[in-house]
Amino acid sequence: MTEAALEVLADLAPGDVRLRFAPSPTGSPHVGLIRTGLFNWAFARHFGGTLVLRIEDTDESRNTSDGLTSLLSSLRWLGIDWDEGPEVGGPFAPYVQSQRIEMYADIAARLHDAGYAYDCYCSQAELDERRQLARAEGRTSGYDGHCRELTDEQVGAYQAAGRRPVLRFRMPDEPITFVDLVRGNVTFQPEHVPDYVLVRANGHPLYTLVNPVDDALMEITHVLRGEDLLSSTPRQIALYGALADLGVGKRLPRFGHLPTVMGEGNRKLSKRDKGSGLAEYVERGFLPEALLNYLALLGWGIAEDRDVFTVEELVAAFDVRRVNPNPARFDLKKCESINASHLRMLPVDELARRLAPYLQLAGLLDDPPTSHQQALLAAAAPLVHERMTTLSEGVDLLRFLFVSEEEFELDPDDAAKALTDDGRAVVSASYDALDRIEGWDTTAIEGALRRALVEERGLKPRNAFGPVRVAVTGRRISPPLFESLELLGRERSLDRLSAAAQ
RNA sequence: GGCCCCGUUGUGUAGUGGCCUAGCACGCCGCCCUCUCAAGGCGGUAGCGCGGGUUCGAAUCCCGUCGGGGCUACCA
Repeated sequence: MTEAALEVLADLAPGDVRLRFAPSPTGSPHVGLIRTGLFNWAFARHFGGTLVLRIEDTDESRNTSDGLTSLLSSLRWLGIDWDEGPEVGGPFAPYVQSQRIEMYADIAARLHDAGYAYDCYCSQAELDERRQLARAEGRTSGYDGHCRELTDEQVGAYQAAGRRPVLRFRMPDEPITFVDLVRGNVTFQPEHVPDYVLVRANGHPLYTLVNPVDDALMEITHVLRGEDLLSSTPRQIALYGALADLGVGKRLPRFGHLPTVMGEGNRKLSKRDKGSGLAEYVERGFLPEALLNYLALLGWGIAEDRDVFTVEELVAAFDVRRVNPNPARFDLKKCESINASHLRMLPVDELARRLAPYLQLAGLLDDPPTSHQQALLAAAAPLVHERMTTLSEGVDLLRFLFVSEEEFELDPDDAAKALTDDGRAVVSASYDALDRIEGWDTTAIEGALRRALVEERGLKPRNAFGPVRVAVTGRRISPPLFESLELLGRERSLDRLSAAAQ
């Protein structure tokens, strides 16, 4: 155990560490959200602690019915697992906030009765007006404490007027300082953290209540979340104090605010930015471990001279205190490069296994594959191993091998460029040369083509094989030609050559 | 407006007073290799926001300033 780890742990035993990942079920997650989930996961796994998955769905308007399913399957795809939460249960169930409404109502009532929170009858219009005034005078523009000490007559008057109150938390009148795990000491003065709403007038609890309450109830020890939540931390700490008085919660969690993931320009990465949604990565055939690797690089690094690492290495080395507080810009190019590196790290048989579902999706492989397809894939995988950055590119490279002859077609653009009159003559000569050879292996094929095209026709190697490549693979970019021909087989190769020579 | 956070090449970072004429990776450019595309090898490009201090010496410490972001909701 390093000194740094002990500092982070405070007086906890490593295994007692409890973290949570608390997304809203809005569907396929955003990479910024995943980065947050990843850091919490890595932290928990590093210490052998517990990761809680909690679903924050108290804002009905932005949750979709299948959002939860999609979210959970995304996490599973990534390999981010949880010890307590939906589908696995746990001692603090339920883990979906919409199923915990009575608990919040109970705690809200107790907060109110104990004087930690009060009814506020201010109307939206009154609030707006006073806020504008405060702003004009250079004061904090939050709530001004108007309803803090209402008399019975005042309350009666408001109620008679038909007003329904919100429940507002009474902030203590003293500075709040905390040690942020990534930023160090942060202090807020009381006049800058106004009383805030816990429960809406319609009785619905807000994030401001529900999030700290669940953290307390679920005995969370460390909260790692986005920087955008930094300024709400003093409010939560104050609420935690009140909760502790009520006997809810054992200890104040330690907080760490992760740098914002930036998109184009000076904005936070949003759904509109390309590369922001996980679904895209799944479709394009990124490796989950590569995506996790890249996302970890957004604010963290394993070593100064290395940026490709496995998930196991990430877990072993992860240290929140080494997280950089600077906002990090999401760079798809770098992400692709990391993915390509991971692809190359895969043993070829594993590469073939990962490629299979993508080939099946493209209709090129049976499910399950025939033994012939299996063998073909095993033989072809080494040819594309170093030629792709994503698995879907592998599909494009291998299509010519798996496609049926009826469905095989030439890329129109590539055909127009390569199969000119001269090009067709080259294809025709290739046909003749290959038709005559005895065996059908890479060496024989290469020998025959070099003799026919380079030696006899005097073509430069660079130019000689282009038309043949297009005729046989349908594209100007392909795996190595001679190996491709061998795998395609004599009959199919010659058929394609003769078709293209016409 | 107020408060809080942040500021090293295009991007992500290393750097915690001398090892920094600032390292690494991605990108970009060029060359080599080469049946295409990659991969690989070699080389190049570009940075400490600015201004003052402190010090023999500052990317590193202090002050100021500028810039960016977040919050300032009956969103989260």
